[in-house]
Amino acid sequence: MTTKASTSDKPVILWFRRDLRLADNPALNHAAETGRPVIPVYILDDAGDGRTRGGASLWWLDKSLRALSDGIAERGGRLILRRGDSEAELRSVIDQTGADTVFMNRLFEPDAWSRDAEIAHGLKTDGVDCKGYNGTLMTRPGSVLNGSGGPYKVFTPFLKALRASTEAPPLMTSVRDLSGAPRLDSDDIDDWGLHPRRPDWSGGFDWTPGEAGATAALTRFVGHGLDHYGKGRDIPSLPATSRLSPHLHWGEISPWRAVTAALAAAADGKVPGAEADKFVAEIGWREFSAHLLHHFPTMTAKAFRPEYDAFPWLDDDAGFEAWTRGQTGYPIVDAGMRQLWTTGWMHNRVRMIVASFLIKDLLIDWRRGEAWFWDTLVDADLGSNVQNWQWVAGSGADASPYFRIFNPITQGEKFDPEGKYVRKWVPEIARLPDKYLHAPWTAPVEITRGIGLRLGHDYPKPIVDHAQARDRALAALKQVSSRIEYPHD
DNA sequence: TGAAATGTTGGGGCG
DNA sequence: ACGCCCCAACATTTC
Repeated sequence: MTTKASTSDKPVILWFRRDLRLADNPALNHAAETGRPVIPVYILDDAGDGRTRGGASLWWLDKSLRALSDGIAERGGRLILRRGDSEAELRSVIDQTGADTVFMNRLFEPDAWSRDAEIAHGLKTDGVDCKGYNGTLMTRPGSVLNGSGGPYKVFTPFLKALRASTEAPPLMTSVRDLSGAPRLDSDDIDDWGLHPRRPDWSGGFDWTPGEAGATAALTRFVGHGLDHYGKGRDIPSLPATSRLSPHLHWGEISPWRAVTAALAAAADGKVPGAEADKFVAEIGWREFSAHLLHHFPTMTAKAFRPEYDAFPWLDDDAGFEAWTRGQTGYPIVDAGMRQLWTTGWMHNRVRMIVASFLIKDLLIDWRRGEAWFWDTLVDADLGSNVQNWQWVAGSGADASPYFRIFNPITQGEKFDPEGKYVRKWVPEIARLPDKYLHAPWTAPVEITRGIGLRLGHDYPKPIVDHAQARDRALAALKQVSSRIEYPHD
């Protein structure tokens, strides 16, 4: 017989993963309910998360851990920081403290999941229990299945099933007291060097990582943005999107809290129900991505539709570099890529435009774009990133068909008609009249001369002709997709 | 969560 | 008054 938890005075470990919050945290609450000392631990382990994190993610992690550490200190505790192999560091903490239980909110990426299972198995043989919870997704991946017991491959029925199968878990009260844990060694976060140096490219990162920042972002969004989310979220110059993605990725807030807040605002008549539903659907895409990754773990590296892996992508280093630097000559593309580099984030509408441009205008492998986003996005999330890139490429589940090619000029005219977004991020063409802003090369020389703009010098001429690129992509992608039937949507 | 080509319709100018 | 043409606006089809 094992000793009942309530009769033991051994401490328990709270192993923080991507659940960097103290409120509404299932693992933390269950750890606290034991009534035993709680040792909060964060382990920086490149191998344990499924994929080595990118630079922008590490920037965020640095700030979020500091916020978490402060919150724990306010509750009389101390966040223990370790760097290295997760299992070895957990064992070290266990050896030093006699802890017999590890509470954690699970990571659901397949590699991380199986690694965690190995760790739990290894600790179990030494009499240490691992207790896993879900603090980061509305539903555990694999739990929403279609009538045949298989995974949904189309978003709309998935969302319907998701909404029907689950309801919000009750909001957990914030743990007030984290004192009483035994003292033990911790790294100093300053020594981890997560903040970039030489150069520090993060000067334009206008974010407040951490739980308080996440809550503030949600409050801001529900008050301003959600009321016209359906249309506003497509206008990159408007603050109509939630900007919750990095907070959600690091678990500074749970998706249920965001969904519940939006639905409550609708129930109170503060926003139209249709607008709140649109937002819930976007959270639903995040869930769909996690579920797809769970069922199809190879999609991180391989096309979901395998015929796409035979596609002869172009090895265009110059084109790729122009894309990453925001020097393609297409203002809406360049604006997006510069916003990404400067702030660690890009508006969703523009993500679709720049991804379409890389894949379909330049015919560059979606994996190269995915890798760039992974390194530069503060919200980089394995499931969402891979799923969305495959969506644009046409190689994914429920993906955009191969012939859906964004026109960077008309997209700019449609969604940035007054050019506010482009002028902010591509200031060298800011003085062009609206009429020519999204296609500067069409401006008469009197105009460009009048504003002192020399195309090809101050701002590049387009690196490809979109009309030609479109024809080229259609011809090439038609080959690979020739045997695919696309359902009506 | 497209775009472009093609088809259709209807108003207005004009002989 | 009528037919014809032009063309914008909208709808449908195709990639």
